[in-house]
Amino acid sequence: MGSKGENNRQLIVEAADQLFYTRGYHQTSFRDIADATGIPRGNFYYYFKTKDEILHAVVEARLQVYGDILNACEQKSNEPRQRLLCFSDMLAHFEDNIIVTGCPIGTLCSELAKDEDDLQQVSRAVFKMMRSWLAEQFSALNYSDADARAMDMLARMQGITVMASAFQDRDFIHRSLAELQNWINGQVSN
Amino acid sequence: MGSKGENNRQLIVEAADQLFYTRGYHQTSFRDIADATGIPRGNFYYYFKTKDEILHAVVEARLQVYGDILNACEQKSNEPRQRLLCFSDMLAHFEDNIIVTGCPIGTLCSELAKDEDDLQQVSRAVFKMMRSWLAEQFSALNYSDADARAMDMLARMQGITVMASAFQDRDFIHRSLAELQNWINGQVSN
DNA sequence: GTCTATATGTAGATAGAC
DNA sequence: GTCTATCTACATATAGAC
Repeated sequence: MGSKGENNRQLIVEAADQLFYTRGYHQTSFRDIADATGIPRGNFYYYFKTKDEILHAVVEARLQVYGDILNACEQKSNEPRQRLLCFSDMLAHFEDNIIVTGCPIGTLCSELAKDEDDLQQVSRAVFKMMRSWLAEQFSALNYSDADARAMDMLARMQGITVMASAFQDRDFIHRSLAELQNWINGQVSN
Repeated sequence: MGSKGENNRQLIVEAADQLFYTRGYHQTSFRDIADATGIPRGNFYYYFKTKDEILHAVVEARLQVYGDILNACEQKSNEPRQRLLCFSDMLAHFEDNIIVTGCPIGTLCSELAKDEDDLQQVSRAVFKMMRSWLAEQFSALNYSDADARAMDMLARMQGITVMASAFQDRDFIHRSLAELQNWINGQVSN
């Protein structure tokens, strides 16, 4: 705690987080992370026994980051629709990254869907958190199918990122986000 | 043409097509393709100079396959909405593969979005074909924003495949497809 | 805790016999 | 056209000095 070691560990996780996003998990090597951090390759195994332990740590870090975003949306308003709008704003906030490399969560899941069950489950964690948070908001709007609407909203946002990234189309994000926010505003309390 | 060589070339492309889908492009090695076809590794370089030449050939093959599907939808009906419904049926038709490995086109684009421009452009080709075909159908419904609606429809379908694959949720495909087809039926001629 | 040197495997790609 | 043997680079991972 506060030691040099914990600091290095955090540096590795931050660099890996970024690289897993921009290059993909399998396409990121220890050498890449070493170059990004200045920490020698062999040193990594003091902190992590295997590459997928780094993945676990990256996902933990992401749970923290996106958990903070969810909390921020909660504190911004008590109105569920406002919270949903706040969540959808991520599309605009991360627009620059999305058109180049897609969604960090979605692309990780898509990549690791082609791997062992173990890795799939890890990558799914952030989606799970978002899904249940979104479902809470829809529940607060008295929907009985709150979880289904949560999935719908995640699917809409993922579809937007996939196509915006495939065609590197910034305008498509703007247009789609406007439509999505219209849809959210149409989700009135029952 | 009709020679043994062309036959082997086709076997390589078919095996690579399948493996690029189920394991991803980078995670597929020449050894994997060799094992799948029985054709020795070193032999591949007689047909393809590099791995990305195999990718080009795979995309060509996919353009053929999905082009045939588009033609089939055209022949099935002259009514644009019927054609759009036919296109959306792919979600049900390929359901088994989608929940396990996602969409072959979408996941390829997502993976290669993290690589050089060259590979990105190749992977985008099938989406381009679908996009313009869908836009034709919306144009036939007298929409001035036909291309935008084509993008919307692709985005919706991609979002469905990403989330269905992430949570391996078959029911989500069924439910979402029904909603999508409701949306298509609402696209009445202007 | 830190770092170098290295083990072991496999990747994409090539050479050259047949 | 077909196949074996092999090159070079780099992957994950380890050993062990400091």
